[in-house]
Amino acid sequence: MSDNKKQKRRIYKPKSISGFPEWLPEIRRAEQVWFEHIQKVFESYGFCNIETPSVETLDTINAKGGDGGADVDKEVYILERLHKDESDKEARLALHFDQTIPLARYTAQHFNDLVFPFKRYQMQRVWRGERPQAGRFREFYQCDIDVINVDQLPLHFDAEMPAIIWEVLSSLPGMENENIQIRISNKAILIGLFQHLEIKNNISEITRIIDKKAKTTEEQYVKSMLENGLNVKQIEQIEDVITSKNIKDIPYYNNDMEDGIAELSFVLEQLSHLPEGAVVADLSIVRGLDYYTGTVYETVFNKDPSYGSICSGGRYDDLASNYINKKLPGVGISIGFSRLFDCIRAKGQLPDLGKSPADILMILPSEKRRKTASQTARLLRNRGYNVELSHGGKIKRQLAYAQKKGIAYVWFPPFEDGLDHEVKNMNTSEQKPASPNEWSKND
RNA sequence: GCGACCGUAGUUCAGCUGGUAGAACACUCGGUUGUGAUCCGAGACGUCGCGGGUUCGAGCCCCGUCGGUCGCCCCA
Repeated sequence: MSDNKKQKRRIYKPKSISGFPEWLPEIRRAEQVWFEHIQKVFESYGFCNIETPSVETLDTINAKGGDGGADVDKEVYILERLHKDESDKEARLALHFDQTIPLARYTAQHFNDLVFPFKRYQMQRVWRGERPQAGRFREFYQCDIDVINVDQLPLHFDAEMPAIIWEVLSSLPGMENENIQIRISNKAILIGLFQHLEIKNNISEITRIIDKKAKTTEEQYVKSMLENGLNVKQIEQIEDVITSKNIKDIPYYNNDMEDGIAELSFVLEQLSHLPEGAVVADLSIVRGLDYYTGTVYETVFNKDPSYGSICSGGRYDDLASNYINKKLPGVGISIGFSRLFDCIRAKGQLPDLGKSPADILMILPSEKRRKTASQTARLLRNRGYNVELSHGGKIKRQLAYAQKKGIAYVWFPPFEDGLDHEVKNMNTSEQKPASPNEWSKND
């Protein structure tokens, strides 16, 4: 190629798109291991998998409406054709920003064909148009489990969710030294309290302040509460409730509160087999999407709660009332997979799985030996090993290739008929004769 | 949506008070004949994010713009 021609070629320098993470093969391998692990635990509890399209119609997304709707709207990404002209009337499509709305729509749509209680898990990407920052993405994975039933859903499911989550999170490779905590509350308690205190205005603002209490000073907290129309006595009564160390000590003033406390203590009791501190009541958890009505969950790194929740969820009385004329209560929880994964990745705690899934690199000594090499590779694959047939070239390059890719064993087929196969362990540098029919990693 | 900081080879960065670019790592090849990580040698790779301005002259100064990082908001 001439220099002229070379200069004319315009290079569009690739740049990462903020908030849309992508990984090198070695990281992606760990990510896949995580997915497999989560899937395995979910399925061990009998949850089945579904996958829904990346998009929902805008109508479906908007049907949720309510007070949460407006805020959520701003975060929704729209998918449309580049050359769409004004007259096109096709339905506008929205990339889903969670997996709960798709689940609601799915359940309503396939109501006749589903078996209830419907227990499903879903591990897909979701999209949110926010400013990315540490632990916060615009495209990320969530791993959701939900149980949905018709008319009534037994309360024990509220306890099953955190039990499953604890099992998943505490055993993910790389999480060994992490101290996580699932915090549980019940929205009925605060709702009942607000009713009792006759708080009717600025409820969402007040709950937000309560939620952020841990991050602010006492002075600021009281000041913002006063600014939102509360009086000192109300603030004190709220304080009594949300700081109760023991559920039995929570004062209650009406049925809502009593029910909420009863539910919360039932759920906690069901979880008493978990290690101390794994699951705790925390009445200051009031955030989360507005459709939660009872139990709510939030999960944090105990040492760094400010990283944000890595797993949240709760109970909703009526998941799909906007899509079907049935009462479908449910309870679910969602692992913020990408947030969690990225945190463990950044700390360098992911297991080192190498850049390749291959167990063995089959050396190609020369073109003449290709047949032997590929036959041996096939044989070993049939025995369950992952075997990459080398691209050939100098032996030293082939070995260097295996080393760079982190392939643990290099297999030398006989260089001439009548000679032995040999296997080299790249970690110990040990090399010895081997039989393709009998060799194992422990040899 | 608001605020702070940043933008030079594939990557991490250096570049003196403005005089037209360097290092390390990574990459390719070589150090003969069947064996990696080290070592040695050679090579390739940048219109210094983009656009304008000031200047005899700008990677360095000014303005704009786009992108990135981190806070806030909100959330997984």
